[in-house]
Amino acid sequence: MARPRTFDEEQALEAAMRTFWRKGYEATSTEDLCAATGLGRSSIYNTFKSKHALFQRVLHRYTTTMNARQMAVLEDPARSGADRIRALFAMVLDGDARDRPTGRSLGCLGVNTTIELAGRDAMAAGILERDTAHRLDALRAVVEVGRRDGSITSSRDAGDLARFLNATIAGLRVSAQGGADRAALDAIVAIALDALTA
Amino acid sequence: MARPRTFDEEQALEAAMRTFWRKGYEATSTEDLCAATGLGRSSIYNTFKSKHALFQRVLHRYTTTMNARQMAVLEDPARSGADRIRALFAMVLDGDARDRPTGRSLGCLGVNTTIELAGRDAMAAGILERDTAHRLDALRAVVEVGRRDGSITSSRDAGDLARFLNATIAGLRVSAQGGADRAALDAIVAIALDALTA
DNA sequence: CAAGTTTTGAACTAATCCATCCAAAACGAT
DNA sequence: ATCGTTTTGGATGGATTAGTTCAAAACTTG
Repeated sequence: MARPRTFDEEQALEAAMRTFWRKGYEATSTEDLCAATGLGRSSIYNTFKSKHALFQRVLHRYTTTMNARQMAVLEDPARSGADRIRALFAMVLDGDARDRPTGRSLGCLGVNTTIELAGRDAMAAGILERDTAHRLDALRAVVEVGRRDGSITSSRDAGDLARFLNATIAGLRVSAQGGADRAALDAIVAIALDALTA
Repeated sequence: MARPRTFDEEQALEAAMRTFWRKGYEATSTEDLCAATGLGRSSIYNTFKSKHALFQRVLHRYTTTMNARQMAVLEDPARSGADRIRALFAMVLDGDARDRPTGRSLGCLGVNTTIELAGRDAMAAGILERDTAHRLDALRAVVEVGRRDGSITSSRDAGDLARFLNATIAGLRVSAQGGADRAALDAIVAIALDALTA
């Protein structure tokens, strides 16, 4: 019927994501995207329509895959509520992507985009808002699980505890990007967990 | 001897800061800076040398003034250790600058720059690293004060508690920028404080 | 193998980027 | 008032930006 693509769309998205993740939206040029994906300009624009639309695909892909991985941990029936949260933090710290040359953490594309773009880009704000709402729901559910199984004894409102945990994750990501080492991040997690049993 | 300036340098820095704060470094054009300061290109380049050098001045100014305000609270001898930390959080939430049209929080220029620029700009990374080290020192000292006066009972390492508090501030800022309202932020603070007495 | 459709790469646009240049204006000092 | 210096605004420069165009290449289908 017609000439087929010589590249894998998912693979291109993955490469584009790494670039946006490392440099941010504004600082990533279409030239950078060509170099990272190995594609020509025409292929990119033919497939993804625009830099902005490509970023939308990337951000949506990032939030859905990240959220899916986190849900798997948060809904693990074999663990207590507090243990699931511990496992979530471990996943955040273990999965912390780092820049090859500098060794500096890339943080989280969601947090990065919240900071750089969400304030003036409705598309980004919308995707991130839904992502946050989704995670807050799951965290609140896990807090209630932990309350029932006795692993969480704080009398604070479950929704508020969920917001606290979400903020802690963001704080960890910023700290990592600011140069904190693993031991420091582990200590932060341990203290945050104290609040669940206070 | 020569023609004097018709503008106030500090006032120009203030206007430039607001612009960088709202739009970020990359998305702020020299045109934006002219409009915000009311200066012509020549005046800006004559005074500040380059966009990058101007941003350096802005970031340094921001960190030193913010840090000074925070130190005043953290070293207030009239309050207990825990109360000083409460006051610091209150200052962070009260001082939360918001964008006029959208009402969305501008977050913290320090956090924003950590995310957007520090990974690939040594100047920004250096300023922020010193700023963080300074704040961590002050927070650790306050934790030790609180431990002595009995307002902080956690047995965790004081340096680790300082890192936790610093991460919590970052988490608050990201949450604010993500759209959390004041009540949600207050709840996060209350729970974080629980960890100090756990 | 030929027709038909899509992909692809390179050249190209128009706008915007940061920065510089220059001449005129504006002041202080003598 | 005039000289010397600095500021100032506008014009300009070269690089880079996101995005388009177009013809040739490549592949499937009949």
